[in-house]
Amino acid sequence: MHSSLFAYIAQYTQTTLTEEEQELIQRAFHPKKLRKKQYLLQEGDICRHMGFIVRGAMRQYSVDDKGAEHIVQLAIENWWVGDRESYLMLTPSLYNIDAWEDTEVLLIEKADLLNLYQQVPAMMQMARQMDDRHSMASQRRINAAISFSAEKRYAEFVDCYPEFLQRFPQHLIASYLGITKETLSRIRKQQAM
Amino acid sequence: MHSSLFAYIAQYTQTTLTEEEQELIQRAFHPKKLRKKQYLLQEGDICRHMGFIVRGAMRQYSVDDKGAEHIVQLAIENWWVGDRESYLMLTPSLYNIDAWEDTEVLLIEKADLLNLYQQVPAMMQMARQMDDRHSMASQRRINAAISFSAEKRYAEFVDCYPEFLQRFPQHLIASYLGITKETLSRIRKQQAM
DNA sequence: ATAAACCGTTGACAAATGTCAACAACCTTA
DNA sequence: TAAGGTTGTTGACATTTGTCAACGGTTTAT
Repeated sequence: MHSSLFAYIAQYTQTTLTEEEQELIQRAFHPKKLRKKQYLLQEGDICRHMGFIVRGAMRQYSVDDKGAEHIVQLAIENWWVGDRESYLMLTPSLYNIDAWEDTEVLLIEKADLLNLYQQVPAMMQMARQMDDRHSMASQRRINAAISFSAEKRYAEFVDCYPEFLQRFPQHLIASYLGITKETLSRIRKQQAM
Repeated sequence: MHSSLFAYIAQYTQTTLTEEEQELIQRAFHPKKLRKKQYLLQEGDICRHMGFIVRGAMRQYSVDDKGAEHIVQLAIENWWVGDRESYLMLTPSLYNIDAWEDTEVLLIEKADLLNLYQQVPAMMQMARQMDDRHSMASQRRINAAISFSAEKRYAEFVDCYPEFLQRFPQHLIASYLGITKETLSRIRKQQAM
């Protein structure tokens, strides 16, 4: 079950892991199976693990005063999930994370991850690159949010995450883009014509 | 001129820098004075430095097809500026960065920064914490963009960055929030009544 | 097998926000 | 000092987007 994680690390560090390193990693991560709709994190909880998705699909979202959900992140195989702010500051999370499909994740606790960084240099490299990619993606999303029309935001989304179109229904994608499902439906209709 | 940077590093690492470390840092950073409106980075350039603001105020923004500017980041003393994506990937930047007031920055090149990380452990710690803070702030801004009304986004901004209200005019703050200056003016009017 | 939930679409309408033009007050700067 | 830019405000109007209700087609659960 850990092999996709090993492949992921190798891909981002251009190195191969030794047997021993693989052992250490396997001991640090705990596999967990989630049924569709099962929570990994609920608003108010402290996020004590980061999760690597081996199989399945998940979403991270906030819920507003009116009970409406707003998708902060969508994630499938080879994506990481978790609320960084809660994880780093040990504060109650503002978000929910749950499984959109039946999902297998590898969970790691903060202390174990910090240990791994010391024991497996490739792990540290990988984390660094993950952070870089995350910060670049965040910057682009912020720029899109303040300067693109809904139509352009959707076009960019289709371009960047074509797999997501197959895995998540339109109303989740609409929410991710900050618009309603009706508006997305109309944008798609216009573009088809 | 570097003393505010030393203080900044000390604050984030809870350590004091040795004389030798201060020397190394001083050699790695290059002070630069910018006049109001002077560019530090222009769209299409590759961002080869990160900058630490010692005195002054700057902004980072994109320009859309119609020539309108959209503020991606505002920054004052003790803030870092630079386009991470261009800096990390060596790709042409999508953004402009310029001085809003006469400004003094300390610039550091990528290679020098990587060296410093090796030579001054506190520097690495600081960078790590900077990245963490950046990623938490980005997450919050994304969540605000997709789930808050303009009014609530402004309220949050006032709460988080009260100094910015004194340093930047309303039309820049409006742009940062993803709305027009007219809309912000009306929001403020309503709140005052 | 049946009921219930989910998904996407559409129409009518409401609300939020943008656009454009004008204005006054204030700075800059030549 | 005069001219020109900047800043913030307001009004009238246009556009975008949201809200609500309804519908048919699917999938899911019992």
